[in-house]
Amino acid sequence: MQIGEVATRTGLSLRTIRHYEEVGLVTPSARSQGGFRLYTEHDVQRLMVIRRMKPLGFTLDQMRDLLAATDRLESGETVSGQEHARLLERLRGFEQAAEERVADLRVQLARAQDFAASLRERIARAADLRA
Amino acid sequence: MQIGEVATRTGLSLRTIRHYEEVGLVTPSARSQGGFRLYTEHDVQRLMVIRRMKPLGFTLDQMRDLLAATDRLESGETVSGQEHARLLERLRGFEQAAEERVADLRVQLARAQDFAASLRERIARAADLRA
DNA sequence: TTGCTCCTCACGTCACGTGAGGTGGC
DNA sequence: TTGCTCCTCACGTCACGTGAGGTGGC
Repeated sequence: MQIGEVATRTGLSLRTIRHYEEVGLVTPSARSQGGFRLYTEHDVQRLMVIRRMKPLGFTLDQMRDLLAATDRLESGETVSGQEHARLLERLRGFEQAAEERVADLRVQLARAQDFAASLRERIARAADLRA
Repeated sequence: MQIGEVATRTGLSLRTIRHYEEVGLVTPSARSQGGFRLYTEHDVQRLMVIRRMKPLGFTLDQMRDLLAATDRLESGETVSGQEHARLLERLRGFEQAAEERVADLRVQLARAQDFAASLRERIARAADLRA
């Protein structure tokens, strides 16, 4: 799959996808002879995960860490008990942060609705004043 | 009121408040002899409005335009019928955009919750595997 | 050969963050 | 005089946007 199709499927811009590669978030599984980036279904899934994470306000670096941890845990390779515990701890940290950010998003949403409502009111009043 | 108190009351950073002044969003009503910025209650209210607008993703320039329009409409000064209509049209545009962005925020929130849930699941499964 | 898709620089932008070095005011 | 608050540059940062100039592949 070329980058254009990936872009339409994920809703991300070409530049964004390339940027994610620049910072080591998602590297295309292959390149064509001419140097075109080639993505697999798995790559697209990874981009979708990132897209879901975006509203949580994590930095790209944090996302890289998180993806590295889940990749490691689900790689099927044997992981020492100590490393497993370390990875789990890390994920729990992210999970906590995610919950907090979700709560935060709710506040933002409420604020935005608040603002939209007050804007509607102002418009109605201003229109009234003329009627 | 000095900038520090304004910062704690609005939850904005000193730099952010100064930045809003740089771009012409909120200018302190006065300065002390020594050059300290002095804000009135009205200034603080304006900053709160901006804070409520932030999650809507408007640029600072757009916010300036919006505030200018509402200020003009609610200034008490006589405004020609034509200008009044123009201002109202402008506000309606912002209102539309705001509604769209609220809908958008809901999608983002859903996505974020989605992600948090899948993260919880991954953790549970990873912990299970070891148990 | 023509188009459309893709490539790599590399500078620009938006909304601030972060010092550096200096001064105001109770 | 001592602290704490504030001041103005001015460069840095994060996540991309936006050309410029060039090439791949059906």
